[in-house]
Amino acid sequence: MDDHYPHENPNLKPSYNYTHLTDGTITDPLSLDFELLQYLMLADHGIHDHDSTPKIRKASSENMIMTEEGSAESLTGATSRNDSICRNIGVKKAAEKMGVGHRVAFRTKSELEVMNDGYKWRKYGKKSVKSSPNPRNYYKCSSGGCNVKKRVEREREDPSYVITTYEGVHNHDTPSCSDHLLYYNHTPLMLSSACRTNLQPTTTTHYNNNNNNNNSSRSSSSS
DNA sequence: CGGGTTTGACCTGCGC
DNA sequence: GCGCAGGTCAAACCCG
Repeated sequence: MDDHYPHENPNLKPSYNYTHLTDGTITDPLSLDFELLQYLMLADHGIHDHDSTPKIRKASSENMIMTEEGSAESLTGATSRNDSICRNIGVKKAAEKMGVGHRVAFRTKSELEVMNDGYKWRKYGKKSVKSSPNPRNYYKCSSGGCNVKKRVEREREDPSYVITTYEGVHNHDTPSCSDHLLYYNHTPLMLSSACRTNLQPTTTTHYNNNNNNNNSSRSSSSS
């Protein structure tokens, strides 16, 4: 059983402070209590050959690695990168089969396992995975007709980090803050209003900011 | 009572 | 074909 499900706690609200890179990656050189270290764009890349060397680009932040293969698992199993990439190709195929076109993973440092991204999620599974001693939790968007899924697990090597993987694209606005959506390549990045507070729009970020709603829409829990 | 969580069972893909 | 691992289902349970 899962210990304690992270309920909303205003004192533990994640704080974001992004730096937007020109290639669309987002990193966080300045960390508060909540630290976004890695951003992976896992969709919109073709499937690479099995034996191709994973393309890893080190971003300006020393903590940030972005893979073009796009693998959430590659974050968790840093020592078995090739293995995880092979596995992820299968995952990707499955995702394509399901019609899932976008996958985005965040690696965050947080006491909370689930960040409030403005959407409502329903937990539908929990699984202990071999690659990590920490269980992986599975969530679906609770909005009717929306098939977006989310996987949340703590990083094996540093449990203070949480790996959150979003899969799919919401076909609706956020229930709580639809006017504050961050987009990457037209994919909603489902960030909490708190994290949006410090966002700076860039050429790759479509950000609707009405400048007066930073904390007004935090009612919905991501649980 | 409705909505969300828990958790064991089941399904599926993959490697051997 | 078999076993393993990851992902999903669904009944039971919990809570407001």
